Amino acid sequence: MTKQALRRRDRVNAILQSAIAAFRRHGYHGTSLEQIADRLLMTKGSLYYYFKDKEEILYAAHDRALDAVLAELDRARRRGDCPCEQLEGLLAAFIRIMVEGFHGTALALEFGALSPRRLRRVVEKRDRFERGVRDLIQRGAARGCLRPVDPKLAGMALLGAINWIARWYRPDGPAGPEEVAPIFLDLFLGGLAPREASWSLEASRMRRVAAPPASRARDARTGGRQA
Amino acid sequence: MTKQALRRRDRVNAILQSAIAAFRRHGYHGTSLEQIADRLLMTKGSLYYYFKDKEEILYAAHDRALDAVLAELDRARRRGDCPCEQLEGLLAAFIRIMVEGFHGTALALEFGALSPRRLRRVVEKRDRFERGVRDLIQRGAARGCLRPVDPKLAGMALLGAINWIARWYRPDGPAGPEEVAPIFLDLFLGGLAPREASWSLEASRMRRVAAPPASRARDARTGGRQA
DNA sequence: GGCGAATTTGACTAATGGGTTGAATTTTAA
DNA sequence: TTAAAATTCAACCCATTAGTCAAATTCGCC
Repeated sequence: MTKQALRRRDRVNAILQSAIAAFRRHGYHGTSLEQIADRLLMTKGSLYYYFKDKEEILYAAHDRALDAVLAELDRARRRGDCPCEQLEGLLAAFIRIMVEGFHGTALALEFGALSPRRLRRVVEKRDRFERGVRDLIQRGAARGCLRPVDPKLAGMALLGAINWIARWYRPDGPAGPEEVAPIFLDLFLGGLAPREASWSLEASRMRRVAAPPASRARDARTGGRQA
Repeated sequence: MTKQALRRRDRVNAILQSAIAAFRRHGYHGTSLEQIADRLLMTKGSLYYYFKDKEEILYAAHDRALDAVLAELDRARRRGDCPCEQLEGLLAAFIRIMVEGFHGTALALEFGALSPRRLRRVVEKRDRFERGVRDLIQRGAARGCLRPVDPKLAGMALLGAINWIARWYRPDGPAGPEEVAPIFLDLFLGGLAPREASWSLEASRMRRVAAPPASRARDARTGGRQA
């Protein structure tokens, strides 16, 4: 890769990073190109050397983020043959992407401002990912390593919980990626009800018998909070 | 209540409903006051008879939605003395609010555009609600009717899954409020792992033994999808 | 019907911000 | 060293939109 191409790639990355941060805070329409440029010590005009227009920045952000999670979907599928493990790995990677880099945060961005053509492409990729998650849930249920739950609603619940991370996670908070992922997975897989209680959907209306007093509740160390 | 006050209340409600719908689709800054007014066969100027400025509309939307869920928090607390039941009731009500009315959808709205004074009040109410949820989780764990999980992260996961509903739920979809709430609660409480599998956080890295083939996976009927 | 208050209007403004352009500056390669 | 290519910049245009206000209209009530 030539020196110029390298520089260009870094420049594009920096612009996207700045734009995503601003979009998340002020929304797409609430962010001016000057704001994006200022943070990079550039001027608005320079942005147009790298992107055709503002909308293309939003599209690029979405597209990259979706590529990242779709790559994780592929990788998860190639791993161990147990669907529940594949799902676990995928969700862990998804959480990591969401927490670590700026890539994931774009997934929680609004995309109503995209042109119909670009919107179609974004939605198509997003749907591919969601279908992949649902597929793993379904295959896990068929194999017996996961409970038989509604795949669509369960998938939306999982993705919602993860996508929402972008709204509250702060890098300077006490919880890093290594903490969030296992705790979330523990919750997703184990649920809130204790294993001792014979809990089931059918019995959910019945009063559950309290299990023996739990071991000391582990102390909560969690992330910062959005202002 | 006088006839005029009644009319005024209805008018304010209609404006909020229109505004929330528009904000959700185009974002706060992407929504013009004319758009809000047009849908009500009004003109922009009329809106200023009911609201001081655009930001006050956003604030009112948030404030009402928060009052609605805080009322449910109070109600849940007054109910049965088992924290897990209180939590279950609260989450069910929260889901219902989110799915049914336009109120809940305001909870998923951006609030970065609020003035510091109003932002403070919104955040204060939101935090009160989140603390309430965490408190129930913690008390449930102490009592043994819930697993001992990280209260903060578990709370954020639950609220994230529910808040995200505003992004995908469509009233004209096949799933109504009566379906979403029990399925979500089933997932929250029971988790994905089958009861037979001896699953735990510590063992989560171990390969889980597949349980006997599950009963036929129930068919999925779920809501529509955002464009 | 008609009076006064409540409500709506639409034209106006001031400011913002997306997008354009061509010249200036820097970098690259020969 | 130099010319071409790559990159940045500042000034400009123009459409959009939040907010204002005095006039017009409707409404509740006698």
